[in-house]
Parts: sequence; C-alpha cells; structure tokens
Amino acid sequence: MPDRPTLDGLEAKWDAVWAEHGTYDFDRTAARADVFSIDTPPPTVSGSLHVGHVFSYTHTDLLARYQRMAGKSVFYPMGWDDNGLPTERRVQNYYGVRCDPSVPYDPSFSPPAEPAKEQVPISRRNFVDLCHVLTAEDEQVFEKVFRQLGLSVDWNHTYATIDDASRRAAQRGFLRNLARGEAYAQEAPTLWDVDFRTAVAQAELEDREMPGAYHRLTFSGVEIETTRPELLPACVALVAHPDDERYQPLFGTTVTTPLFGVTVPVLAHPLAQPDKGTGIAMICTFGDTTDVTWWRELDLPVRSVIGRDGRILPTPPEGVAAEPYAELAGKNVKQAQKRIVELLAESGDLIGEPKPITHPVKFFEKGDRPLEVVTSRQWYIRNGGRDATLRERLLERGAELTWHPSYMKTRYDNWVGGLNGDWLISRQRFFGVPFPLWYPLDEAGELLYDQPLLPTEAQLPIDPASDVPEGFTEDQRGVPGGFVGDPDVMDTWATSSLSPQIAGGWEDDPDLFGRLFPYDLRPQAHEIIRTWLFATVVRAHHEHDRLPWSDAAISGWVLDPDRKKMSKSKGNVVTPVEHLDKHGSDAVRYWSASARPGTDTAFDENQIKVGRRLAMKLLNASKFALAFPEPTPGEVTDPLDRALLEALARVVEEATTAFASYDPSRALERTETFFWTFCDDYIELVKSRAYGEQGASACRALRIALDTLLRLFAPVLPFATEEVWSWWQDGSVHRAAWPTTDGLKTGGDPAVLDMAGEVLAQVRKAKSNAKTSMKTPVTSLVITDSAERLALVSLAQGDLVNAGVVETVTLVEGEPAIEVTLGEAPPKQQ
RNA sequence: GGGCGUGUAGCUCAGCGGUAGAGCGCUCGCCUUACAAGCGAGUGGUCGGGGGUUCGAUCCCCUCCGCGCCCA
Repeated sequence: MPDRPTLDGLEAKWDAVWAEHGTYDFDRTAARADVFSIDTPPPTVSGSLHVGHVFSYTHTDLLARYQRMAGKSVFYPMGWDDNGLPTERRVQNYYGVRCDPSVPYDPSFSPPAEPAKEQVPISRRNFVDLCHVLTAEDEQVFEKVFRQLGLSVDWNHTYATIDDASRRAAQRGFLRNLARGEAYAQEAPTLWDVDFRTAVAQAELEDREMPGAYHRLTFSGVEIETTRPELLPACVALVAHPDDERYQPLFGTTVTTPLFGVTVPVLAHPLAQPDKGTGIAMICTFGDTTDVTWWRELDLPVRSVIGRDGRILPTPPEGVAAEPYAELAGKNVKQAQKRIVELLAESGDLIGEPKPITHPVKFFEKGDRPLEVVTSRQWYIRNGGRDATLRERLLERGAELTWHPSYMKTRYDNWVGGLNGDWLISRQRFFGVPFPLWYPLDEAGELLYDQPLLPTEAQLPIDPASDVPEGFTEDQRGVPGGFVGDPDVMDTWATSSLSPQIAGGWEDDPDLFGRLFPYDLRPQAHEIIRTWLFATVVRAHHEHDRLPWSDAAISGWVLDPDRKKMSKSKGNVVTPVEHLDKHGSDAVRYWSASARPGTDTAFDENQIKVGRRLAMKLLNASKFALAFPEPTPGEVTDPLDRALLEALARVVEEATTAFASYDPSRALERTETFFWTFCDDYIELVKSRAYGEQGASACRALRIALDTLLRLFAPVLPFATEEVWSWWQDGSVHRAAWPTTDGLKTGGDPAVLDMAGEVLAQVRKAKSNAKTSMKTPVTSLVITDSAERLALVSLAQGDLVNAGVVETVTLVEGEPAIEVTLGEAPPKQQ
C-alpha cells in the first residue's frame, strides 16, 4: 500500500495486467444461459475518435462489467467499420491513387512513395489492399484509446467489416436473401449522387434548405411554375389535383412544351398541390421523388436528359426538338438552367421574372450537390417499404425488443411506418463487399441478368472482378459467350447489419454462435436506429426468423457546452484523449456514467474533475480504512457499525436494481451519495474507537463496507477500484462477485447513523459559526428531542463525544433542539 | 410542418401528486495525525409562460414558447 496513493499511471499498469491474465476473456464453454452477449457497435475508423465514442462505449462497458460480476460470461467483442466511402477517400488522398475496376490486378504493386500529382489508376483488388493497410493503422489507434479508457472488451474477438469473415458473412447472407427472394435487382429510377457516382439509399438522405426560384412557363397558354426549368426537355406531362376546378376541363387534353414542341397530356393526381405555384405542375423524368411516383402511377414514358455525371445528355430523348436541345447538351445543371432561362425569355415563354425562394432539396448526407434521379440497375433487400405484411411483421419485431429507454421504440415505429421503398444496398463504389455473382454474356455480348452465375457458399468470399465462375476461364471475361462480374459493392450497412453474425462466427463456428445468438444487448446511439438497428432486425428476421437481440440500450449524444451538436465544421469537437491524459480514465468514465440512459448530455469538464476527486477519495479512504490492524474474525456488534452496514445493504439493493434495468447512472448516484456519508460522517465518528481496544467491530465494518463499495464502484472506476483491491485482496475486483446484502443485513437501524450525523452536523455548525477549529472542545452538548430519537443518539454517544471533542452530553426530552457550548480553542500546532 | 425528448439554484443535473435536492460555483472559516488536488459551514429557485384536473401540482391534462435529435 503506497504512502501517497495516486491515480497517475493506473491505466497502463492495469491494462497490462488484465491483458496478461485474460481478465475479460470470454469463456466459450459457458452455456447460453450463463452468457451475456453484446453486439458492440463497430466505429468508423477512418475518422478520429470523438468524445461521443468515449461516452457511449463507456455506457456499454458499465453494463458489461456489471454482468460479468453478476456471474455471466460476457461476450464483448470489438469491430471496426472500415469499408465504404470514408476509407476510399482517405486512401485516394494518402497514396495518390484511384480505383479503376478495368485495370487488371497487379500482384507486385506497391503504392507510390509520394502521392503523385495525377492519381494513379489501380485495380480494385490493389485498391482494396491499400485500404486494408491504412485501416489497420487506424484500428491500432482506436484500440489504444479504448484500452486506455478501460473498456473490458475481449480483444481476442475483433473483426473488421471488410475482413474475410465479414465479406464471407455478407456474401453468404446476400446469396441466401437472393435464394429466398428477399434480395432482388431492378432497373428503376434511383437517387443518385453525381459526384460520388453512386446510388444512395433512403436512410442516407438529408434535406437541406437551398435557394431556388420559381419560373413561370406557358404551355400552350397553361401556366406552370417550376424550380427546375432545365428539365423542360424531360417533361412528360402536366398534373393538377383531381378536385381542382380550375384544371378539371383540361384533364384528358394535351398541351405542347415550349421550345421543344413535345405534346404532353394534362393529368390528375392527388399529390398535386393546388396551393403551390399555379396549382398545376410539370412532371419530368426525373426531377424529384414525386416525379417518380407520378411517373409510376400515371404510367408515363421516360425522357431522360441528365446523365450519371450530372450533365445534360448529348442526345435528346426521342421526339424532343434537336435544335434548342443542342445548346444544353453537355452542360451541368446550373449552366443548363441559366441557358434555358435565356432561351425561354427570348421565345416569350417565360412569364415575368423568376421568384427567388428557399426550399428543401435532397442531398446524400456526405454529398455536396443535390441528388439527381437516374434510371439504373440496383440491388434491393425487402424491408417492408413495398409490402404491408412484411412491414407489420417488422413493426412486431420492434415491439418484441426491450428498449432502454422505452420511448426510443417510437423512432423505430416512425421510421418503419414511413418507408416508401425497399432497401437499396448496391453502391457503384470499390471498397466494399462485392456482390458475389457473375452474368453470362450471350453470343451478341449482351448480359443475361436473369441467369446469374452464383458461387457456392464454400467459395466465399469472392471478388467477381478477379475470381472466375465455375466452368469459365479468365480469358472469357467480357467476351461474347463468356461472363462478366457484377460491378457493384454493398453499402456499409449491408455488412454491418450482420454484425451479430460476423462477431459470433455464424456458420464458421456454429458452437460459438449457438452460445451467443440471439444476443442479449445491442448498444448504440439514437440517430442510427433507422439505419443500423433496423437493418440488423431486417437481416435477422429474414435469416433466423427472430430478433437478433433481446434488449437495445440507446445512448444519448454529447453536445458542446452550449448544447449544440459537435461537428468538425463548427470547430467545437472535443477530443477525448487529452481529457483521458489530463484527468485520468476513471474521471472521464465518471462523467459518462453520470448521464441518464438515452439523454443528451452537454460536455462538462467540471463533472470530469468531480470524478477524479471521487476516485482520489476512494484511494485515500481505502488507505485509511486498511491502515487499522486487520480485525480478528467476529461479529459487527456496535449499533453504529450495524447501522452503516444496514444502510449499505439498501444501497446494494438499489444499485443492483438499477444496473439490472440498464440504468448505471442511478446506481452510481446512490453509491456515490453513500460513499460521501461513509467518509464524512461514519469514518469521522468511528476513528477514535477503531484506534482503541474496542475497535474490532468498527474495523470489521470498515472492511466489509470497503469491500462492498469497491465492488459497487468497480464498473465505473475500474482502475482505482482495482488498485485498492490489489492492496488487500487476491485476483481482480472485476472478476469478483457483484455484492449482495449477505453480511450487511445485521439487523442494525440506519437511523442511528442518520441521527448521529445530524448531531455531528450541529456541532460542526457551531464551530464553523464561531470560526474556530474543529478541534475546539464542546464543554456542553444538550440534545432535546423525543425519547425515541434520544435513544438513537445514546447508541452512538461515545463516538459522538470523540468525533466532536465533547466534554459533557445531556439528553433531555422535549421539543427538538441542540445546544452547543464551546470551550477554548486549542493552541495551534507548529 | 410532424414525431420523440428536454426546459428545476449562476453552471451541470437528480426528484416526478403531499411544505424544493445534489455536486460545482460563490462567501466565510479550518494545517482536523487518510486526503489542503483536503475538511466544515453558509449563500442561492414564484421548478419556461398561461390555462385546467385535484383538498393539494415541479410532478397529471391542454396550450404556447425555447432547445436537441429524427423525419417531411
């Protein structure tokens, strides 16, 4: 036991010991009933660690540590989400390369020493290799911080969403979805990011308020208003609300588009808004998702004018006049709009001046330009968006799940209820899990999409860009009568939605999987309920016909001290490592643990300091309690000591209930309150007695209480508690049993401690008011109260006399009052 | 515009039908042999506004306002 205990260095010291002893290793011989399995969120490793990570991962760790002490074998893996766009962008910039799937794989490739000015095109496989190299470095940084933070992860169980096991699981899952008809490919209008050149799923959209302008155009005298005049050549109809009397006479007639001279019908549809613009709108293929709905429901033709690069296509759609169109071809949307407005003004078809407005426009959440709608072939997984029966089943799954806090379920219900299409899982990108299939080419070189060539599950993972289907050779790739691989990769969520299967060794290690699945806990943040949580439910529903876990614990967000969301662009991001270094991990964990589950929390360095104070106090109080000679075995006999243990028994009950109901913050609050009373009142009261010959009862109580408190604090303060534990106990506190009330229920009356505390407070108050030392003697202490309460005082009278330096005590029955008479202050010591 | 959450002492937050709580801050003290990165005491709130239910509301209901997230 050190003379001057310190928190410094405890993280490195104990992390090493825990690793060496396998303190947090999962016992894979444990039966399912004795396992607590956690579907840990895999953080995106291409960014830096955010204080929000520290916050929410601590919440999970608190539950893991509680369950471990409560006797479970805890399966607490760690995953890294390293596939997808963020990694691609990093690799491109870091190495100066770009992926070109048409380049053949070069086994001897090594990246340029310095990033070239012109990005070097490399094969998909080489590009993916570089992604692996870079993410491996990032993952080490993350692991280091998580270890410093004291996460009780079993580091033998890690995965990355791009590693072999993940790709195998994702491809296997997809092939099974395909075989059962849950996955399908379709040529359809799709939201498209023209910069990333990829399709985007509903869950990745966000609306942004953008400036625009209403342009009033005349179609054979019918005036419409549009924010996208550049789509005029893509116009296929006009539409008004069926009840709109102004336009009812026109329904069924046709009008002619200005400039391009295309005859289009005037139609009725309830989605048309009579109060918007002139009440009649032009339908283009495709300006937005409403156009898609109209196009589908009104059975309209396609006149595409925007290419996948966001520019006007070189040739006009059939029936569109070539002359004015040529002026637009090749221009981007902004340029085309400028030019067509000029042309419309010249022709007299533009009525008045454009009216500036701001309106919500759909963006890819990572994108910089508005999304366009293009027609392309994409893969989907059925998620109830087009199937009311499946949607109902998935809503029932949400109801089967136990949500912490319970109101988070509403977000799931709202999302599932509002789905309007299936889940688009294909991306026209490179660093992702490839779709594991090929297509034969007929003699004319046409792809036979309806006859895909599939690998067996035993062959997985495969890359159809470099692997060859059964019965073909590489030289048949891309030639008539040969084959081509599916060019797309899966969206990140299509892999991470299988995190329980990936982490648990689904099919690869059935024995392990059987001990984990379905998992006990999915911890995660609330903003990805609609993506990660829902997607995981969908996959498990299809694959296993059950929920992937019984409980979901949803963390809140960390906001900046002004309650604003932290974001790099605002420059208000708090980096966690400096706080871990400065205040210690236990202190930061204390701040995290103080937040109620699901509640957003403002970052508050003050709370971290309070946590450090608590951890420090724990070291000092422990040192003091353990400095008394080890008591002989025996009973705790003194009424005050028994009162303490009885009060502690209630804390144990409350903390246990709180942890079992996924509320560590409550457990901490109760434990902490008790602990300060223990230090400030109880220890002060029993100090003198514990030193003396009659001290055995107090010394026993001190040790019992300390033992219990260390266990109660262990989940929150793993380093300080382990340090103290090592002074006088064997093994790790983190493998010790969660405390029970056995040994605390001594039949004592907690009121004895309360009453003694009240009297002590009055004595201290008198000394404070007199601005004198606490050592100043009390010549007379007169306590007036009911007989019942006086009896409580008398049970602790000896300790009160010692702690208060009281010379005479008088107990009187009557109206409650405490009278303190002070003597001379003792001389000051040097 | 909709959904969910939230609004309690200067700050961060507990409490959630029966006379307002903690920590921090601030003020005043105390070298008290575990801890001066400590200890003791004090200070501080018409519980966002307005209605309603109730013997009684911070707590339940309605409505408005602010903030956060998600969605349109």
